[in-house]
Amino acid sequence: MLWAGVPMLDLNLIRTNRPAVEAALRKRMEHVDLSRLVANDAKRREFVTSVEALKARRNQVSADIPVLKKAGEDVDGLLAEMKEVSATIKSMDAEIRVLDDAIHDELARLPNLPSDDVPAGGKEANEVLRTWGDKPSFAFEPLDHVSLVTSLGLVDYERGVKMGGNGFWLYRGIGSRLEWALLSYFIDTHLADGYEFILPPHLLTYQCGFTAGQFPKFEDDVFQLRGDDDSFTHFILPTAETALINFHRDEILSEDELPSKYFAYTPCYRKEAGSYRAQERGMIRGHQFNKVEMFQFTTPETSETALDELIAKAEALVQGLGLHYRVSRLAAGDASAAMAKTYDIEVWIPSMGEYKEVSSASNAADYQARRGNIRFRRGDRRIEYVHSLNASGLATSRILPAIVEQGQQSDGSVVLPRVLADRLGVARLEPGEPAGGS
RNA sequence: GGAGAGAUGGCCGAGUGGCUUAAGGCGCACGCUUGGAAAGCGUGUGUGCGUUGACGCGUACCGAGGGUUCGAAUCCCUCUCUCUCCGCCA
Repeated sequence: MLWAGVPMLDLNLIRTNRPAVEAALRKRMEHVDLSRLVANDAKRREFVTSVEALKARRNQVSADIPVLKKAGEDVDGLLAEMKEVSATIKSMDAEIRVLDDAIHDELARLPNLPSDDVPAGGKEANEVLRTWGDKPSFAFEPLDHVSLVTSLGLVDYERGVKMGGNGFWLYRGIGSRLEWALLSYFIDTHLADGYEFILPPHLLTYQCGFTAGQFPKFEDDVFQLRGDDDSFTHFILPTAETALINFHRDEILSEDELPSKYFAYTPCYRKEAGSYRAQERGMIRGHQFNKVEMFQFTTPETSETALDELIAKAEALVQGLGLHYRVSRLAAGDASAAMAKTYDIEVWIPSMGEYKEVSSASNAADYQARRGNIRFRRGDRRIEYVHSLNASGLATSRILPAIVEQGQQSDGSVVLPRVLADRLGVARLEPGEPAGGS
């Protein structure tokens, strides 16, 4: 549609509070200059006002012409004038179109405004808010998860690489069942909390990536499918969030439908180009991993509470596995560009001596809603953008290493958390077991 | 992959160049009526953009994009999507 601005940040906010917007953006990016955007917007509004006056004139004359003709009056002069007016309208519309595109492109590349309580800066400015549990101490030399899952027959790295190349692994036997048990533990928990279970397409259109805030800036981070003429057809989802945000795209919800809560299970596919594979052995960072993702659409005034709910749910899942972890509030520059605020849950990986992310809970505020045109109607009929939130609940690929590393015993066996032991009917995994698993 | 039929407002559905500021119906909202309800009657009922202190006014939108015209839902071109049937395949 020609005039649909599709603002990513509220253009009106930029117009009226430009210094505040620029200050907020500076928390996550070095160079902020909205002057061209503001100038283009002013020019566009000026053009629109005058071209619409011309259109009003044209409409009026067009209505008059048949009447005048009927009355036998001469309309040749009017016809000539209108021919010129129409030509002017056409060229002005074209100019406005150019301005629209420029405004749209610039707006589409701006990241979200970080919340007030989000610290400025990059990774180094993240704030640890709390830790849960204790680092396990071992009276023996602990093994890393690569050795453990291999000797326990859970994961086969060599054959995974044989099939998918570097960055892939496969689960086998009891390992597959363990992975499945983890996922079903997550799924059952979300069902009990009243979230609707979605199994979305894994191949998504470009628009889906745009709405999520993934495109246009991060097109190269995902696997793309291309047609015979090399044109973009689909991308493979890097997270179910990319699908779920599009569930209500281009819809106007009623206020009593909010909050709407969903979760999905999908594998996630990421290029992870230029990542530090060397320091992250095993399944810490691969091209494919399993994840259950939670998602909410809320009213603006309830999204903060919803974020608290999501992070609490994700923490409860980790606690249910008895794993030591910490929660951080990410600095503006370390969070995804689409997010106003992000909490990370990081689980302790003894062999690395590091905490690694297993869940990221974020409030996008109205950023994704604007990109996807997702709105709701208030009781008084006013229409506003919804807020959207997402949180992993959880990704398994770092949970499994944490389970085996934190639960390992001196004899190389691993004591399973209760929720998994109950599901598998096995309390402890022993090395050297045949990998059949039934 | 082959053939055919479509795309109009929340829904159904008219509409082949100006009397359509999209008929009519359904739904919905409000009002009248009623002891209460139903029926009936009346009024209203989309989204974006621009403008305005506000009421409002203007403008665009009939799948998308372009063209013809003083004027397009309507005529022309291109594309997309949906449905039906056939074939093939999980």
